[in-house]
Amino acid sequence: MISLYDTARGQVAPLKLRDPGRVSMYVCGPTVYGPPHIGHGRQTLVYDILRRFLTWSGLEVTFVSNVTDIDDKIINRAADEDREWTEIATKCEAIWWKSMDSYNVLRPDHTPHATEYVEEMVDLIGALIAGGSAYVTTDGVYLRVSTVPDYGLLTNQNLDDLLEGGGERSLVGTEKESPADFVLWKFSKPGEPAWPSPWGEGRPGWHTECVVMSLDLLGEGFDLHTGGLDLVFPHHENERAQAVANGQRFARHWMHHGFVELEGEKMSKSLGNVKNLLDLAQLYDPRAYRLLILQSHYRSPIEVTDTSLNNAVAALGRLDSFARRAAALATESDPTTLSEFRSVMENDLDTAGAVDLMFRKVRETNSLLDSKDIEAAGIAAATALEIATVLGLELNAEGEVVPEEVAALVVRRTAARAAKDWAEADEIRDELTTAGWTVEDGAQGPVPRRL
RNA sequence: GCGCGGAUGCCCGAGCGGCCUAAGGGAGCGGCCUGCAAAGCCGUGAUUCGCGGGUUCAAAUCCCGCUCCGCGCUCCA
Repeated sequence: MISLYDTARGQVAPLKLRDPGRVSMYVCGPTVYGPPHIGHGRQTLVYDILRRFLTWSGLEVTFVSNVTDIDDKIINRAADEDREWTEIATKCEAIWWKSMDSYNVLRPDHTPHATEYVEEMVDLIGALIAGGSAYVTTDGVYLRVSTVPDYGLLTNQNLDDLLEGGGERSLVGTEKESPADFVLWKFSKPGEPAWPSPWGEGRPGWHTECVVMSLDLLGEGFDLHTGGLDLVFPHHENERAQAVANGQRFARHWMHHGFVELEGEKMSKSLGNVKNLLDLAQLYDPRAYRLLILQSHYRSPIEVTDTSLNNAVAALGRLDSFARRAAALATESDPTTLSEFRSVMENDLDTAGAVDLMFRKVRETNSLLDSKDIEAAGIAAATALEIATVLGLELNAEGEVVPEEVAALVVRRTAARAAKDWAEADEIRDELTTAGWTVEDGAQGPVPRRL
């Protein structure tokens, strides 16, 4: 079984499943008020890789990722642009999924929306009030954090430490009993979206939706709750607080991934301020970002720069040309390497180690091919290909679509070469270069490739 | 202030007590192949892992101190 760093315990621990053979995981999804940024990209890629791996290793995975479609940020943007908040949410969500598709991120099994769960949230809030863990003020309903005995578990701090913090706490909710208490239900101001509740019309606070939805779709004591490091506090802590206050068993295991850094000058200059995933996919092969993420550990910070992306693009070129050579060799994978791959991945999702293994098999294939050991090459190739697939890297074994002019030039060059007219052949190659193409003279004849 | 995590070759980035005279990718250099290239292959590159102590037969890996850096304690993947 895989071991992962558990934020609650502060150490790497085996993932103990509630139901053997089945994994239930919840990934905090996007608030749909703008285009997805590269941080969202890392998030979805990391958990996509985990999910693919778990599935490959024989587990039945239920993957839930929510969409926060009602939130202050959505309301604010709608107001700024004089549009309907629902329009913002709907459009941004469509863009989100489109972007996910371009990065080859598998769709979740369930994508609950906050607006679909308002009634259930109201029920939970009611129960919390009844149990003495929540109270009503003039602007909303708050959770009384002091009723949660181990509040601060995920940050490894107690309530007093948290209260002494240097952060600026929001002034909203000055009627709160304690600065640490957080809002479960916000009463709406005129013109704002509103749902009915026993305490007054309003909308749910952000931390409530994930508790209700995860518990509803995955049940109490589900296996894995994930998200970015920035969600540890307050979001995840507050989700947990509600479940605990309500006497419910929450996630058994907490997994958080590190940040993407792009503050460096490198980024802003050479990437032209690329911050969102849409732009990144325009400028680079989207697989490059996946490879980049794969090559570092999910908990380490990664700096996304023009250089690192270009490195990945070059590595991808190597993988694609491998895939082309390997296309005709399909055989069976080598079980030894595969089990090595498995144990590497089970070690706190060591994707870098997995990529390592994959590249070694790539080199092995090429090497065996050079020495004409086709059978062994086939096994090595199949192994590398299988690893790539599990990691969600789709290699391109197809040749490119060659425009007629380019094809014609290649034909002319082949003729010149046959006549040993090297000057002519090289001149044609220069013409190809100008047209953005190159030609590789392989054993099976010339292969045109885009530069 | 409290808490969490970093510092590894030209760049990115693994490793977490002996298999490390430190993976893998990118870039460079030398060679093979090629008419010349490209692709591919082979070789080459840190005697050293932020600094200073310590533990150990053995440390990049553990402990103590220090210096820088990132992050959280407020909305955020």
